[in-house]
Amino acid sequence: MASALPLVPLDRASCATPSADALSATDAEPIARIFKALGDPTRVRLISLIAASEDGEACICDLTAPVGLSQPTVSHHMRLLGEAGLVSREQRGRWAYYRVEPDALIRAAGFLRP
Amino acid sequence: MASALPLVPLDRASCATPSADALSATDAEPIARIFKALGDPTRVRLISLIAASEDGEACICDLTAPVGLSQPTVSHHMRLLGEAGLVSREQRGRWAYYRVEPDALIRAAGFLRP
DNA sequence: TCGATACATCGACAGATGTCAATAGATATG
DNA sequence: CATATCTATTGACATCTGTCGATGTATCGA
Repeated sequence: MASALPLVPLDRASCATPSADALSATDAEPIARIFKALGDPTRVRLISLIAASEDGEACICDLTAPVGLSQPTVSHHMRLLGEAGLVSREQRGRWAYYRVEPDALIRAAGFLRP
Repeated sequence: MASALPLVPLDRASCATPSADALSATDAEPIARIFKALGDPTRVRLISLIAASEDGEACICDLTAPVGLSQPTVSHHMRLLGEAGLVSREQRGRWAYYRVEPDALIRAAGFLRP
């Protein structure tokens, strides 16, 4: 299938070519992109902050102080998270509200166990 | 607890300080380090190749051809995966056999759902 | 012992990444 | 309209990262 990291080798009878069930370069790239977005401490904290916030959403101005970084930097990180599909963005008035996309996290977790 | 990305806000009665359950910078770093190791297509493929191999282990020479990279580069990636705790290394004769550490992957998945 | 094999390390290099200050765009408020 | 506020974009910079060739180290076989 090669849709997930095959933690447990799939049951195959007398496979000729080894690594037949391993991920192709094409399949590995979107998976790596998601983990790459999660591969920065600041972004991990941002996701955590949003998920732990009162209504499950947060605007940039709520996030800058907790992570101790400039507003452009936080905005930059949120864009990366958005491009990875890990958060969604909704503009309401002057504020941009970000929410965690639970499905994306669950999907990412699915790559780690068969 | 702040031991996982709090996908679902923890049940807390009238929390004064917002983001009390969010991850601290110290807690976020080791988590990000694991995802960072998974954030490269080549490393995703290497893990996949090892897990899909016959005996659940592979040496460097088994991996260079499938990923199409030089031996030093593959060795470099394997070191990063090892430092992240995602694979283990065992020297047997001239060969270095790498195995996926399932617990590490499961633990990583645990960070993604509460 | 000598050569071959498997792997790691080193040095180098282009490109990506995280960060900020400055600026621009959009929206609410007076 | 004018001003303040919130966010995104731009440009710049130091650092990190992925990659390779060359070299070093250890082990096996003849």
